[in-house]
Amino acid sequence: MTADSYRAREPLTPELVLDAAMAIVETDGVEALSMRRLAGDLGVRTPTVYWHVGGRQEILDKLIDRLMNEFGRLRPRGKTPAARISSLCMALLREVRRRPHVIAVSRTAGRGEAIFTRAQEKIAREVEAAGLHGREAAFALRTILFQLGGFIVVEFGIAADTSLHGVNRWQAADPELRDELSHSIDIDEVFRFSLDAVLARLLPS
Amino acid sequence: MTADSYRAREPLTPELVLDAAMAIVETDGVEALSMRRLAGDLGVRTPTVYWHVGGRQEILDKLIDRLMNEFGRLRPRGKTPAARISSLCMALLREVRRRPHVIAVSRTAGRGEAIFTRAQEKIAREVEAAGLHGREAAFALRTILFQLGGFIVVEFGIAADTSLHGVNRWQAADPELRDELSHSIDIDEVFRFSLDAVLARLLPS
DNA sequence: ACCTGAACACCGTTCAAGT
DNA sequence: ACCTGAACACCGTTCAAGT
Repeated sequence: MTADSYRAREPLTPELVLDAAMAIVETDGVEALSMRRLAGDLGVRTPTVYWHVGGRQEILDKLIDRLMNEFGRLRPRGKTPAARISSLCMALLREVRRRPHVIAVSRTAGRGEAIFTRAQEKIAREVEAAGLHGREAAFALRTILFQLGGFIVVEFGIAADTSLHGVNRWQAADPELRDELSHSIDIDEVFRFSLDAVLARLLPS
Repeated sequence: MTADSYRAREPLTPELVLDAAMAIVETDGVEALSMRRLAGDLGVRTPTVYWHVGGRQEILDKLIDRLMNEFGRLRPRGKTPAARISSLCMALLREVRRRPHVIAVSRTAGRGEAIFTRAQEKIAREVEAAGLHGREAAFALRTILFQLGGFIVVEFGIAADTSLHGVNRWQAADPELRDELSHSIDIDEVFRFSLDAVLARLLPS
């Protein structure tokens, strides 16, 4: 009834497999998602997982599709298009911080852009509302997405390391600068500053 | 004399091991760098590699140290600090493009910031030459590094995908915008524009 | 000092075979 | 339709043993 109840229960579904996969990723990270571990958590052998959803790559792809949709509920706030774009970016940033494993998953799956697919369209609408069209609008949209994507990826891939926080490996000319660099910094301030500077130049006042 | 000459030659050195590792990474990518493949290329068995340099992680770390130094020869050009910073960033970008495997290696090794360790100090000098000190200088340096790092990582991790080039997954409100987005774009233009906008706000005129 | 054989504990994936 | 056993071809790493 305990261990043997595996065989007695309902057949697996792709949804159950993906639930288990997501649970592994959330608790132990993408690197812990192996076919044997996943099958084990489901009380089944690896070929069964292949039968229901497919290999590791397919599972990662479907996890991303799931995660992507959770980033779809963002709504812009503010009066000016710049403010609304800014709010969209900050909201996306907050969402990514709440679910840091999303980035690891999308990188492993080779779909680093997945996070943006939902935001893209909404930002495009704001860019057009600001009065940009055609090539100008495309350029603005791209610049904003590079800004957002770059910031997220750097924050999660590099900022965790020592070198942007502590600069112990080189001596700054100015001891005062050196001292400031050893403190940690308000990362959001850097992002907001950059985004503002870029938006001010992109959008007509 | 042919196959058996392996045993007849000089003992291995860490340098030779790293040369072979670098060759694998350059031709077939980081994912092709396995201990067995590396040992095989050297005509030796895996424990020998461990004896000379260590495990995979150690090898990757030492490869990064090597690559890092190749990014040290950059010299700033231009009259104003802004121009000199801009030239440093563009030079670094060119270097990374010439050696795209550097990014893959530094990511695999979990040292995404490695590319910047050399540029950091030089940019700091320019920031101070522009008249910034203490906290202001630290903020400017960080903002510039985020800009540079983000751009590089996005270009290599995301721009290769379809979604920033082709936007086939959603319909833009404006068909003209949609058309523009399906064209590929001058990526450098996006970077230069963003960097200029940020520098203009960071540095005193 | 330098190198090997052999093993341990893992991977992703496939396929014939069972019910 | 759904699941297993068993295998294939890989991994990184360790360790006793050889010369």
